[in-house]
Amino acid sequence: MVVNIKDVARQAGVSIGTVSRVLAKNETVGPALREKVEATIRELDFKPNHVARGLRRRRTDMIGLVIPDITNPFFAELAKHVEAIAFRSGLSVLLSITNDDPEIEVAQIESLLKSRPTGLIVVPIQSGQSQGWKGDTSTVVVDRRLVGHGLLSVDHHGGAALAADHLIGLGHRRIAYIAGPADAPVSRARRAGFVDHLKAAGIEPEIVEGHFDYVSGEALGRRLLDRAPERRATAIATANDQQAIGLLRAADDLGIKVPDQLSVIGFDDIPLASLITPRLTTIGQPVEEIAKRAVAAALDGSGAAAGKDDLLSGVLVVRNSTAAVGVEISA
Amino acid sequence: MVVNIKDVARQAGVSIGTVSRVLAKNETVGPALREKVEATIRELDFKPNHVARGLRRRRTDMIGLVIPDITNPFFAELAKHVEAIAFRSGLSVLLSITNDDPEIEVAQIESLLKSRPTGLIVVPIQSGQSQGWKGDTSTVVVDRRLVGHGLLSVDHHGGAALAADHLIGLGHRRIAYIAGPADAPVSRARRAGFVDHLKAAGIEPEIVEGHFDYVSGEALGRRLLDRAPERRATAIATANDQQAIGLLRAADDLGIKVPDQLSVIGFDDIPLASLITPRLTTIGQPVEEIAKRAVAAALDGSGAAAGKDDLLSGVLVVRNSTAAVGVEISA
DNA sequence: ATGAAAGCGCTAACAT
DNA sequence: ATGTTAGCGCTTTCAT
Repeated sequence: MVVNIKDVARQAGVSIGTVSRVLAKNETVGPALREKVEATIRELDFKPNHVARGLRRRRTDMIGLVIPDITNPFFAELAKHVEAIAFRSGLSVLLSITNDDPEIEVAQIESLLKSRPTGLIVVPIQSGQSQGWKGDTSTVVVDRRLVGHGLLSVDHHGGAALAADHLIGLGHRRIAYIAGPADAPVSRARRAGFVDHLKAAGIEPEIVEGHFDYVSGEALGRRLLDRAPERRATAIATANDQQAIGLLRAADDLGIKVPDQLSVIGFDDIPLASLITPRLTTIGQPVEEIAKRAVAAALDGSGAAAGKDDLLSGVLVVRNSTAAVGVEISA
Repeated sequence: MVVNIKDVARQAGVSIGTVSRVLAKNETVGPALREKVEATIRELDFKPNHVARGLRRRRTDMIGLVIPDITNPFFAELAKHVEAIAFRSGLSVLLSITNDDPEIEVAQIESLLKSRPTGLIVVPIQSGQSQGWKGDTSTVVVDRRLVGHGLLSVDHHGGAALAADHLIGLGHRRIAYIAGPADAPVSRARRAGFVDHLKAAGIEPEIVEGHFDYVSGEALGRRLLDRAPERRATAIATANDQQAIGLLRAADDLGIKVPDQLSVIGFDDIPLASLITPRLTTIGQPVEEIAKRAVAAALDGSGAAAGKDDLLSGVLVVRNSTAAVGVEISA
């Protein structure tokens, strides 16, 4: 039998109201009673029922986290920080994975809402019309734009421009770009940031499009690279690090040396980026800061949850997968 | 204002009991009323409050998932499948990350229990004494042993023996092993499976110990490899794929060719294993099957949740990071 | 087959 | 400062 607040009250010889106040910590309970109650709680090993509390307070101490793919290291990192911060704030995390399926996304969010979470952190798949979810669950949209909502995210456009700058600065002129799925706003933002910057410098990149994963990067990379050296790009940027890693694999399979014959730059700076061979040049995201702001906004409805955009700068991390174009000639 | 079951009842001209029965789907409600109620539900966009339902039923439609590290691809994969299966069963997933900290683990589980989940899936850090959690939350322990519980897991011991067999069969005799943290049961099981098998073949491996991550694999790899060729192992097995990938990196830094001069075999078969260079030979885990059984056991208290062990076989996946020892000589 | 009513375990308003 | 009490929104007997 699970003990409840009534058992504690009876055992301690106080009213359940007093026990509740001790639980809430902030109320005015005399020191004597407080200690008595606390002792009884320990003695009976009483665990407050959050479900009952949630019903009464009309919201639970949970935040819903909706992400497309937990096996994507960037989202895993985000989830990790969100969970840690939430836990420290006494919140639980309800995890939903949409698997990049818009219908599942809608169903998942509807399902989450039934548990009356305090807040929702969602990385949406599509920028489609905002679901009209309940006013008392503040929603903060992260990483990808959802119309009608503020966006908390790294500055995809600016970050991609950083990548373009880096490549141009290295002397590359034949440049290709592996984009993410066209229906994802994040793909469009990164692509636009990269391509616009290149065009401004008079360079017209070859663009291919795929998913945000290793496999896609490898396949697309092969398509871009499997041709005569003078007809292929000397530098390729990708929409995320996983594509870049797949691309590295394709290059290796084709005997193309990185960075001597090909420069590669990714986006995200996942942990693996610094560990593969060659270490990947990429655009780093301030994930922990994003997580921190996301939880805060989900809790109090401020920031991005209040409709304001909150864009953080990405940072160029130069490693060994990019080099000046001249190296090719000297090789 | 959020609509509740009372609003629906009033609007449909029935009792709340009838609405509840329609919601439960399985009750005996006349077709006429049923349709009327369903229409009203749609009309008012009624979303049943799971918190109230949970209070009344004394448990919620949630399962708690407790894992050490979501950025570990194996756990990410596990979480992904658990979430997908749970969602299909109408359950939500409460995610807890223990970050390999025993104190956090205990606190997380206590916290989860306050939400009265139907079941708990936990990948424990330490084999320490079983927490006496509530009888009405069935707990299934996955991947790592917790005394007093059944274990649902790949057969770590047998899988590691497979790896040892593979290396021996390739003719290797100077073999090293990078183990996981000694306090993790999974480390001990894999290590024992590998080492015992080797000893039975008269081979005494050199063993080093570290964490289950890239960084540790790289550092330990360097320690093992940074010596004269005739004094170092011709094959190294690791306790997981991430260590193996770190090891590959160390080998590459030292100019040691894999698999020509060194064979490397991992454990887990994470997605990345088939994408790095060289593609990693490893022991594959039936993650999805584990997830399926974990959710089933968490729901009905059967299988591993009933105290029975449920060990699934791992499978040797041969790729390009292992080769016969003779190759070295011919090189 | 349907309605009425009693809680589930808590919080918060209202008394004292 | 502490006790009493009315619900939160459902599910589930128990009547009818």
